[in-house]
Amino acid sequence: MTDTKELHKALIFTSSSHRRTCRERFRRLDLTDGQPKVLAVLLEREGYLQKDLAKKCHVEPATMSSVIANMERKELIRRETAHVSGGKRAFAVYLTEKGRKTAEAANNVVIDVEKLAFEGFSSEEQEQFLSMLERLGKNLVQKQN
Amino acid sequence: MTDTKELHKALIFTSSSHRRTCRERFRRLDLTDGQPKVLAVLLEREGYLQKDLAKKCHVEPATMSSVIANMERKELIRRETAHVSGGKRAFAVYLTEKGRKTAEAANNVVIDVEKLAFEGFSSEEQEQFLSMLERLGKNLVQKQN
DNA sequence: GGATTCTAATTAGATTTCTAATAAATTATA
DNA sequence: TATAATTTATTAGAAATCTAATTAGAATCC
Repeated sequence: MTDTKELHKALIFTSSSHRRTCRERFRRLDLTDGQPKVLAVLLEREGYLQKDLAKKCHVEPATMSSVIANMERKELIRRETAHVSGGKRAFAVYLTEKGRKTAEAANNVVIDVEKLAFEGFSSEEQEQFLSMLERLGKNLVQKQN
Repeated sequence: MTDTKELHKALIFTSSSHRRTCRERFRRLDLTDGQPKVLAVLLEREGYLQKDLAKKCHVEPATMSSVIANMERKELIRRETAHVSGGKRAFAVYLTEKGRKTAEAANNVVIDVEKLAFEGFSSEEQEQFLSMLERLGKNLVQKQN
């Protein structure tokens, strides 16, 4: 039987290694920790409200406020007043030209790091791992969707 | 073939879910994010220098300084001047009585969360997953030991 | 129309985290 | 012995993150 507490350790170890490796590379693009996630989400589809961006990025709306403010200052994104039915005082977020270019570069970083991470994994193992990682995540989620 | 970028997403998703679930429970023990790791390491063996604690917890020494300061203020740990051969101005860190009790409670939280996370996994799958998670972590580590 | 309510966003205050620079203490060297 | 070098810890400053409380619009209700 597997030792208990191993998961906790390994998850902290692996996710912190991952974060560190990414941070190093994102830094060359002048991106700090919270920003690449936002760019990636917006590259797939623009115009999200801040609250939905927050959900997509797995952070609180308050956190998103501050990340967004920094990104707006750096002209990676711009905001437009959104008139949502039922919702009020909402902002929709869009990429600037600079933001789009940076997002594409960041995307390449993600691809590179993924290659590095999966070195020595057969594609069967990769699929197995991903499926289990997602199952595990779902087991831990309560309310966010 | 597996979609690229899936790993990045899934790892962020799962590790943030894990962190959130743990945070919620650690909170009842009046522990904030950085503290449980330190308690867990010290429960296994006391007297680590701050720099070694940092390594064990996968954070920078400067980070450990501030976490340790908060924990000392809350009387979870105490520090003693250490005279290391070759090393200088080092502090060894120990649990207080309160710290030990809290560490044991935190340990139980970790065990509970692990059970929750692994729900629906056979013990074979658990082992497979852990082994792959560690391999992946090692692929991403550069210099830390 | 004005008060209430609802939702989105922000602010306040704390902790964790980083990097870079600095301080502190011990050992080595001249 | 005084200076230099080495190692550990801390401070400074920024960003990300949380929770709790507040502000800002928009819609509803009387």
